[in-house]
Amino acid sequence: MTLPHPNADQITLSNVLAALGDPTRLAIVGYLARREGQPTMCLNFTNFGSKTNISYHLAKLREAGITRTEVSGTSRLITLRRDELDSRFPGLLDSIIAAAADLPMVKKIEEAAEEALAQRDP
Amino acid sequence: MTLPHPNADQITLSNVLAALGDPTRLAIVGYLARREGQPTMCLNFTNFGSKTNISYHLAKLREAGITRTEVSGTSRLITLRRDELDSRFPGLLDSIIAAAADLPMVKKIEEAAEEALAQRDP
DNA sequence: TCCTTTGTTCAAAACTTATTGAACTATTGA
DNA sequence: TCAATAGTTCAATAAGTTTTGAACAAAGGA
Repeated sequence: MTLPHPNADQITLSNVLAALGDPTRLAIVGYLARREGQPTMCLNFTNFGSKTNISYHLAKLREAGITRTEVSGTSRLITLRRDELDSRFPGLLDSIIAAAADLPMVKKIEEAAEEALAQRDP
Repeated sequence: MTLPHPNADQITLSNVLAALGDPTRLAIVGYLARREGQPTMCLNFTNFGSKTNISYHLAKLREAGITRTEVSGTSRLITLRRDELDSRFPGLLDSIIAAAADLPMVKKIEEAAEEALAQRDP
């Protein structure tokens, strides 16, 4: 089972910007960037928002071509499509990530993620 | 009479991206960028969309801090706030403009603008 | 096998954005 | 002063987005 992703040439600037125009998704991308490409589970976000809503936003990011979601057992592993985005729109993601890095919401996700991961194995 | 603009430190990444996430506004910015900082009137856009709608989109760009609108007689002169945006979000606008430069909608605006300006003085 | 974990899908509600036309304002030029 | 020009504001509508809970699915472990 594999989820649908646009390929690099199907990614449009408009879709990317619209996806990142939402504060929640921008913070998710900021959080993913801080994790330096380590695959991240949806679980990391569950103390941050409702399961359904996180699923919705992650789907938007995937459909815009910003993230890649791989199925791994019952989990999904999410990574930023940095290289692909960088060759399609040079400099764009770098500048966004640099500016998004210290958004308060990113900090919130980090804290929520620690909590969620701690809760899992008590 | 002068219109309200956010000052540089009030401009947020989220607002900028949300404003540029709309294809019409992205094309307007692409068009403004091609004009290399020459002030541009709303009139340039009138054959492209309805007056009301253009006014709406230009207000969104102004409120997001992307453009500056100066009143000059009965006209408004619109310019990109390139320097300010560049110091606030280094590299962001450059990468967006580079990618937006050859959007089909930018061409449409250019054609519509030529028409509109020709119609004005027959 | 059955239960738990990890997420998705669906339908509904709440909210926001985009688009339109009619009425308006302010400035300029005759 | 009067009319024309350039654009805004308002109210209404159409269209799209976000959020929620309930029900579902698929994999893994006891």
